Amino acid sequence: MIKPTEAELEILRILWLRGPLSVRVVNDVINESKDSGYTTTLKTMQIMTQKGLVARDESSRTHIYRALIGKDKVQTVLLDKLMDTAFGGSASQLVLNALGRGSTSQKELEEIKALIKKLEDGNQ
Amino acid sequence: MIKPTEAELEILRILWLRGPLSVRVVNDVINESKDSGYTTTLKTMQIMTQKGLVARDESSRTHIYRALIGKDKVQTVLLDKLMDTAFGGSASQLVLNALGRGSTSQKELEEIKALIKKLEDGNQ
DNA sequence: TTGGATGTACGAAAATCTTCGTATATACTT
DNA sequence: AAGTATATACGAAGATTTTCGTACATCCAA
Repeated sequence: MIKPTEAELEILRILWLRGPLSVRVVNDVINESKDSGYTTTLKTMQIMTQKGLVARDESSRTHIYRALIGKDKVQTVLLDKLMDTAFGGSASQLVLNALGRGSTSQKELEEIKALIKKLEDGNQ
Repeated sequence: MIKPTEAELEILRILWLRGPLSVRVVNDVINESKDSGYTTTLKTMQIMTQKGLVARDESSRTHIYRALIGKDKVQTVLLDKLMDTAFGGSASQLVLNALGRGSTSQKELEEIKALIKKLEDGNQ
């Protein structure tokens, strides 16, 4: 599994959220938060096509790109890596740090508790 | 806060685990898992000194390096970044993914439950 | 006291990632 | 049909990170 770079991840996030898009639209979305030249985004998306992170429909002049790699998969890969490199492989250490900042709502805490319960039931 | 690079993080991890060390020892530890030239590690640690990630005791010929930045701080910075870039800022999504792989022991789950309880009590 | 082992300093090559300029093709508008 | 806008292709410059070669200093053992 190829780990996307920062610039690639930003583009994947846009495609995950909005579905298949042209370079123009992706670049417009990026420009809502920072300056970025059109050909910069184009080039990155061409590289992503080579790497197999996205595929494109070339049937019309304006190519339409779609993510080939799922959000869940990328999240898992990146989280695995961070867990290994910064948390000594310990999921619980990572979770404790993530929750420890107190920005998690009660509803979210309930979701997490439900998952834990499910895991515990499965362990028996 | 400076975000350490991959190579820098690997060195920080070794220093966090073992305490202040010489370049030689750090490089030996690195070489337990992968090949890496001595001067490569030396150069990285010199750069880390410039960046303020580590400090060194130069009183003897063999310099002894110690981490200047804490493990908790780096974990928080990296986790924040990953949460923003890959999880849309949602701690719970990140936590659900981390726990969802089922590699968390009962003891660790208990720790997490205890923290959640503490958070919930604080919310009232 | 001399040669080998071990240490630091440091420039620069190598690798990777990001950004951009330019060429060229196609579509739209008037 | 001409000119403008918009599209892709692609090489290469820039920026950052990693790796390494080489020079030189110091320590230690024979």
